[in-house]
This record gives sequence, structure tokens and C-alpha cells, in this order.
Amino acid sequence: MRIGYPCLNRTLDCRNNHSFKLASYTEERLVETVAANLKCLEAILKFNVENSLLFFRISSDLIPFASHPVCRFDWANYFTGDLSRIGSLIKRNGIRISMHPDQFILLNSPDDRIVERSVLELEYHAEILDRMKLDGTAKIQIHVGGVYGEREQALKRFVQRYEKLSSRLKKRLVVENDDRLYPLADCMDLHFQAGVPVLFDMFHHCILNFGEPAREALELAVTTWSEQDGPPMVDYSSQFAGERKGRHAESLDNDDFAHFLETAQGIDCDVMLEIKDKERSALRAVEIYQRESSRQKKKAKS
DNA sequence: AATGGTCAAGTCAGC
DNA sequence: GCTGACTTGACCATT
Repeated sequence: MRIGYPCLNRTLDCRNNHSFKLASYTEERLVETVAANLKCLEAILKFNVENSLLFFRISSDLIPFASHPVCRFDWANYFTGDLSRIGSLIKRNGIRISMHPDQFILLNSPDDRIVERSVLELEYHAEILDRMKLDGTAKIQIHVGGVYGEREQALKRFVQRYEKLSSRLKKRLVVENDDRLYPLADCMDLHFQAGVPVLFDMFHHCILNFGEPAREALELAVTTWSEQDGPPMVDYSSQFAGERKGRHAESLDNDDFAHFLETAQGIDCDVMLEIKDKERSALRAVEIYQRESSRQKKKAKS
């Protein structure tokens, strides 16, 4: 099991998601920003390797405005050397990579223009991973989308739009259960209809479900991943105590995470910690995981 | 140097 | 109908 965290590292004093306002867009500004972002991404990945954090979500802001009409710059070619070098670092160290486009990305919107823009944004994500020369185990995760007062139609539209995607996107796209509109059962339907793997979000599942016990739900989601997809990815978080339901915790709840590990025992998956203090909690999670697995080994011996 | 309004994009819930 | 939540901050004009 590889354990990781998303997008930001708070120990290193750099960021890989620098952006700027659209109004101040210039090619120079873009190049300078992306160069800084890539440099930081490389530093974060090196930090992660040294700390046994072998799963990382790359920020969608790596290349600001990449899919926006304002951007006419051929960033993919310009930065191909850097992207390929970072890709080598990733492969050499067996790091798992995911990306998670924002909530604006909707394959199932009734508005074709929104779908069109969404596909452009997804293609941008795929371009990054392709330029890093990563295989199909590097994933792009999205939610199903809106309901629009017509669930069945909205689900059907997802399938239709998914089927029309380029093969390089289909190779990478996975769908994640959310905590408001589409629970695991809907994602499973999409899998049976379109073949899309289901990324299981344990925390969302606890909030929105049809009463499936966690272990059972996890086992279901895991079956949707094939050999080429790599080990199933799982998102983990816990509740920010006293805050709105669904808000991510600020720091890892050790006991809850140990309980999660018990639930996931024997299942080969990679776990993304969606916890606010990022690598600090992830480091603790790795410790807990190593402790738990050595305890289990001892148990198996005796 | 510190402050606070504003930021590319969509949808839904709650007032 | 409008605002805030979602990932939550950081940019940047103004003082």
C-alpha cells in the first residue's frame, strides 16, 4: 500500500500551484510561473521519496490557464524536457500519480459548451501525464457531475460523453463517489455501462450510501480496476470535529485511520489522504501503517 | 508592508 | 433570487 497526499507540501517552502489573474496573462508570466511550479514539483517528489510517501496528486494549477482560450502558447513542447525528467523520477521510484480536476469539469452537463470546455481541461491533464511518459496507472479522477433534476438522464449522458472521449483520456479517467449526489452504487452502474474504474472515497461513502458496509463497498469498487489500471486508488479522510458534515479533518485521526487499515486489510490499494495538514499527517499514516502491518505479520506467524 | 477584495470555469442547498 | 460550499488559498491593487 502506497500512502500519499494531494497537491501541496507545507514543509518545503515552495509551491507547485502558483497562478495569477487572467487579466495579467502574458506568455512570459506563464513560462516563469510554470518553470517555478515544475521546479517545486520535482522538489516535492524528492521529499516524498525520502519519506516513503509514494503516492502524490499533482495540482491542476501546474500550468495555469492551460485549457483557456487565452493560452496560445505551446507549453507541452516548451516544457517537454522538464516533464519527461520529472516522469523519470516518478517511474524510477515507483511513485503513484493522480490528478483531480476541479468541480467545473462536468461530462454530464446538459450544456454542450460546458462539456466541450471540460474535455479540453481533461485533455490538458492527460497531456501532462503523457509528457511525463507515465503509463495507464496514472489517473485523472472526476465526479459524476450534476443531477439537473433528472438523475437517470444525467447518468446516461455521462456514459455517452465518456464513450466519445479520446483513448488517451479513457485510459486515465476514473470516477469517484461523492458525498451529496452520486454514491458508490451510481458509480458502479457507470462502470458496468462504460467500463470506467471507480475510485472509492471512504469518507464520502460514510456520508452518502445505500447502507453497504465499508468493507463490502470497498471490495466492490476494487473489482472495477483492471491490471492496466494498477492497484485501485482509495481516498481517505475523516470528519473535522464540530464542523459541517463532510468537511475534511485538519489533521489525521490516528484511531480512525487504524480502523480504516483494518477495513482495508488484505486489499492491495493506494491511499490518498485528503487531510488539511498534508504531508505531516501522511507521515504519521505511514508510521501507523508500518506498525499495523508488522503486527499483522507477527499475528500470522503465531 | 499590510490589508482586503477578488479570483476561469458549475451546481446545489439553504436562506 | 442570492450566497456559500466545494480544494482553500494567494494574487494584486490600494493604502
